[in-house]
Amino acid sequence: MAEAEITQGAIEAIFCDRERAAVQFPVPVLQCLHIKFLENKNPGVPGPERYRIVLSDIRNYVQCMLATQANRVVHDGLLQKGSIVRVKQYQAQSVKGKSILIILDLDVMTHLGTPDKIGDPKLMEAAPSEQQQNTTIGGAGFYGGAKSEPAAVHETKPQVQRQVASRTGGGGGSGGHAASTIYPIEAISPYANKWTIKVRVTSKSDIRTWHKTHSEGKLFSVNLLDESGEIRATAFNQEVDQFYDLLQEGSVYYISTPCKVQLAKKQFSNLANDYELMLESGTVIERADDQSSVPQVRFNFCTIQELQGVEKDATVDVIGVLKEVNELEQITSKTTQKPYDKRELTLVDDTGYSVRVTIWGKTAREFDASPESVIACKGTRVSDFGGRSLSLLSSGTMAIDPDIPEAHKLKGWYEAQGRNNTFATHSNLSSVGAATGRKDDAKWIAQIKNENLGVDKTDYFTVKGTIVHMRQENFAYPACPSESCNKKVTDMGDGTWRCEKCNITHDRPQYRYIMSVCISDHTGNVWISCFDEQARLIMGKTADEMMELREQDQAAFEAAFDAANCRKMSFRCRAKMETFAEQPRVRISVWNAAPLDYKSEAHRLAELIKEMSV
DNA sequence: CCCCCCCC
Repeated sequence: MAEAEITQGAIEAIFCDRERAAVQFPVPVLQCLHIKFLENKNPGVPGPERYRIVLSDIRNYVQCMLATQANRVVHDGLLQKGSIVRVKQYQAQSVKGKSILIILDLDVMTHLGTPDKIGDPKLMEAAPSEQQQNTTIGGAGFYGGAKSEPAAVHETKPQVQRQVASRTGGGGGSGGHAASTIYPIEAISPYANKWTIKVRVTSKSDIRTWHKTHSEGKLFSVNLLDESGEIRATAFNQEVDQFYDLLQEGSVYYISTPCKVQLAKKQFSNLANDYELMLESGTVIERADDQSSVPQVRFNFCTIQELQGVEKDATVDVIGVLKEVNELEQITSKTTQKPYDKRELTLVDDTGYSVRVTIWGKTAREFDASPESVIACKGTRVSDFGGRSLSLLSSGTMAIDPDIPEAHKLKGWYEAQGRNNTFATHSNLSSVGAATGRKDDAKWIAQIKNENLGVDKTDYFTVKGTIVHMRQENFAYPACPSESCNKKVTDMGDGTWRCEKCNITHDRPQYRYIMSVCISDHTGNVWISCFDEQARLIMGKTADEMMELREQDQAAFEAAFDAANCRKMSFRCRAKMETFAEQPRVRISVWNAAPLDYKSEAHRLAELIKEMSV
């Protein structure tokens, strides 16, 4: 009989007296009254699958979130409305006057069936102290109040006492964090003010420095994983010195407050967590003796076909069979001039689609998986190049033939039929774009403004237009002639030009273009900025030559501008928010410019027509 | 307090 199994009163105890709850109800048995799948709040950005459930102990019911690792009870069809469950691990939270239980582990007592709602349970109100806090005006009392801290995770599994080396005493010791106080990453929020997590460092960045007008410093960040979720942690300046060597990629640590928890900025976050950690000098980090109990990696795959609906610049995990491996190549970054090693992979999956994945640096150099291996990539950035393509971020990871169900399934599919399939690419679809909402990045000029390119993030696009005007004032600046310096030099007034960066004076500068060009198409006009390489291509002369003309032959100087005017070209552009005179505005820089190739343009149009008429 | 993740 189900009713007899249910631990009546457990819910109130969990929220009002957790010590009593632990003793009296070590494993609460509750009835599931409701299961709701939560829609992804960010369409186009894959997030973890989420379920909200309502659990009752006959006297009370409470809203619960299923931690993602507990989703299996839904997937397996075990958890249904009416089911009786044993809650093996949970986290009680009281947030904004509401009681919420995060369910980290549960069993469905299937032998008890799915009876109708038992009794007439009442909503579990927030604990009295919570209600009181929430009547205070403003957030300070809420954030600062010790009572608003959620109860520690309740683990019903037997725990082995762990040996902890004392960081200060240097010797060994026992104790430290009782295992029962370990929080799941998923329960961390600004509302929790005292916690310890047990996490694996799944990736660690290099130390980076920044120099801006108002600040400079250094930082590094790590991605942390436990069975409940992931979170990024960043250390700045002195905390870099304190923690960089201690935190090793792949190792497991206890990390304890004090530690700042703040909202992760969505546009930069590549992990499925609303929050991120900022390590403080007081943050306690200890390597765990037990390195094996925390998972190694956590994937949230989307299929290759689904990439079509994923927005550009989202971060996703993919898994596929390795169809092609290219040779190692080198490229030079256009922004930093730094060289990068890269390698292109082509992955296919059982949706019938293929996608190109670029891997970088060491991962690219040391890549030696054989074709037809299964490759799982965690943390790839979605680009719209070629319809859809992927680039493995430096914070991402790659696993070859991982021992996970998705990999075995793909292997089986590939052996049975996939090997002989042909695969669709996203570029086939996207080129039809003009009529159907194009996915490629060719834009009319009006679209640049209408689509707010560059406003929220940096956008790249190609625009074809006719040059209608070139600004003659300040078309060039005197640059340092040193190899790849290009910084503006100062006229010292004695015939020499000084470069502050190189700390050298030169006899003459090398002029470089920074030319504003107005281009036009049938939808409008826009000003774009051309730098030296592109402007040289447009003008057919170097900036030095133009400076000389200006000095010696004003008519010839103007004629050179006239000659370049009215050319029709294709411009590869970057639109980015920049600040001029404290006014933010979108600046469009030309990355590449090329005269229109009428033959290939005509060919492209013919292909488009052909695809539309299929 | 960063927020770059590169190239076609």
